[in-house]
Amino acid sequence: MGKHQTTVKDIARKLHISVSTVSRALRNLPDVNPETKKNVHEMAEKLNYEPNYIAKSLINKRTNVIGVIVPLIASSVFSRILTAMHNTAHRHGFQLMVCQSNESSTQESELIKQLVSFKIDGLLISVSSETKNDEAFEILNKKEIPYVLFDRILPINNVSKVTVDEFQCVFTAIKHLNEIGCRRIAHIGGPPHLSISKDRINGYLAALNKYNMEIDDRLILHCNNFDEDPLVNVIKLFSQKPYPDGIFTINDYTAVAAIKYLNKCGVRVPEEVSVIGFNNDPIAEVVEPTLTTIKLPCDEIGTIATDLLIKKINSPSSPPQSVTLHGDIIYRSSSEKAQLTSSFM
Amino acid sequence: MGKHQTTVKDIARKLHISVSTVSRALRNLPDVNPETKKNVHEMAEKLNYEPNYIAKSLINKRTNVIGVIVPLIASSVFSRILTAMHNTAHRHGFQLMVCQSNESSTQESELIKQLVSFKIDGLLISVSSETKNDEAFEILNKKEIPYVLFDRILPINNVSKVTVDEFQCVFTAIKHLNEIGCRRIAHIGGPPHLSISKDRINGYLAALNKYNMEIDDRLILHCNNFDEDPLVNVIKLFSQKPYPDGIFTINDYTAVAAIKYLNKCGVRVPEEVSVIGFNNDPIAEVVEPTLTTIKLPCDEIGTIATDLLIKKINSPSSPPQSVTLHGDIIYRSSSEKAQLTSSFM
DNA sequence: TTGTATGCGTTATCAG
DNA sequence: CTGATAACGCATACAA
Repeated sequence: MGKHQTTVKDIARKLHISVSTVSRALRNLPDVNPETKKNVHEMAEKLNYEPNYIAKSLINKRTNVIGVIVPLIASSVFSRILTAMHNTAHRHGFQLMVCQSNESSTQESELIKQLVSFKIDGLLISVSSETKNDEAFEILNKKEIPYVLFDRILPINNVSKVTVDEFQCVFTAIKHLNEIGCRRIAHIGGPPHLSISKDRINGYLAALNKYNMEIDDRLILHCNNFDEDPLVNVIKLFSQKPYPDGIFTINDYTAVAAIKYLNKCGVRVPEEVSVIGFNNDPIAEVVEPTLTTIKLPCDEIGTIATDLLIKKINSPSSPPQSVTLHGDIIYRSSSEKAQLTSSFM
Repeated sequence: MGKHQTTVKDIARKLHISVSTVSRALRNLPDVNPETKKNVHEMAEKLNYEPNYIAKSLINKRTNVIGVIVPLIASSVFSRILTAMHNTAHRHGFQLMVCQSNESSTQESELIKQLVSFKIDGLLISVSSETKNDEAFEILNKKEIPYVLFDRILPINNVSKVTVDEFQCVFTAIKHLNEIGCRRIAHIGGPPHLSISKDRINGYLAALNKYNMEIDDRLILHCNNFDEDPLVNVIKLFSQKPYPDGIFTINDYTAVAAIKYLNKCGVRVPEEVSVIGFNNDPIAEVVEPTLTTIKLPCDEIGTIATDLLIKKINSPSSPPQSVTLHGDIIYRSSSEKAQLTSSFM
């Protein structure tokens, strides 16, 4: 924190006035002589005075700091959401204390405790892939610190949540695959108890059902964490017959691994197998054929979650809200009907 | 900050002892009756006591918070560096207050002021592409708040810096292009006054010189910011003859744009034009042909910068250090000699 | 071993 | 319009 900080006291002493007058002048409150005010501001400037927010916080019982916990910062989705959160928070005068759980529920709960001790005004959190219950959140309730869950949520009542209707996204994707002629659609999913994994597989199953496609357990695989080599599941999928004619994956990395693998094996995408990913990572536009995928409204997620939290911070009695946003399918070459049709002619 | 927080006072009152005893017991200081200590801890547990770091900070003149300013969070390089910084900081008991300047020097200097007011113990910063001087850093010197520049630096004396020897990286890349037969190597660079842009173009020029290749101004282009469509410069490059036979770009996005463009035009990569990018973004492995690029040691950058800062925070008299790390060329297909040679046979 | 008093930098509540 | 004083939650020198 540096050595000697100029304080209101210093200004008061130099000007031979009281600290309360200085404090008022600095904050441009009414009832203070314009000349005094001018002197104070000049002296503050001269002494490089900067208000001490720590001291302010102690009095206001408010730090203007929002804690954020994401599973990992270096992910295209979370880093985009963080960007939006940062800009929204700063627009309202809040700083962000950013933490990552590294996909560990132990670290996550430790981080929550630390942030509570740092007296954050509120918390934005997307849970780790290990997190199974809301135990770690109890302390937030006890201390009445508002929090908003986003993207990866838990079924907690009475808490604001911002999610994407992933069920609908996936349903639409599977429907699209069906329309272009796929009948045996595989799914490579994410860690099983994660909300987003569940929503996605449910959308997948519902669509299969609706469009009279057979549900074949051999076509449904899961990774246990996002660090796993996606190729493993891809290879497993194609180690047994009959092959799928469509694949929907939990993320674009897995989809790209599938496309690359199929290219290498001489299986044509999309003519023989169509592929759809999730997240609209930069790689989706680069892979050949370009990858049809689902784009999450990262900007909206971050902005809305932050806005909801700030609203709750400013009026603690406001009721929790659940906002469900919509993802967009980005249609690209990995699921093109024209080519599929032509291959049958 | 919630409604009523349990404080040491509450514990003291309940136990009919003084706050100082409670304070000591809580921190496990010596000279406190084991039984008293036990009682205090039990009562603390019972009342859900959590220490108030804000109050502690006011006394200790230390917040255990490190500020970080990056141009943007949602970049593969910066988000990876942030990840390393987070884990290193937390290992030492520090929290990270993460900010992005959005590549604006105005926002950057505003953020610095805010972080100073929040009484951060130190700052980690990579400057915006607009930042031309160290004016905004003056306040840090005045307040004696240590800071470390990383990746994108400014020529400030007496300050710790962590950089990559980009000159060397680029020199090696150009040398490699020369070795596989390139003679007219183009460079699409970044914002001109950014340290990394300068270092890279200097490495490019030095290598051209060393290996007796002609320096042709028409082959040297710049983007003014990273949001620009990289294709514009690519097209400009190929709108004039003679074409280059090698391209080195400021980042992988530009390199991929070039490869895609050349593919579309029927120009073979690497047979007719070799391409090398920078950053080793995920897209580099996905594009066809896969992209030779330079990988920055993001993990090291983040870890070392944070370690340096913490060292300085803990012993303010320790001298500033400049650490230069090395990048690695990742050789991939976009610059393969074998193919080039065979095309001449 | 424990308690008292004071201070960290600021704001709020009075009284003047 | 201004000033003295207490308070925020905790730590620490000093006294007991």
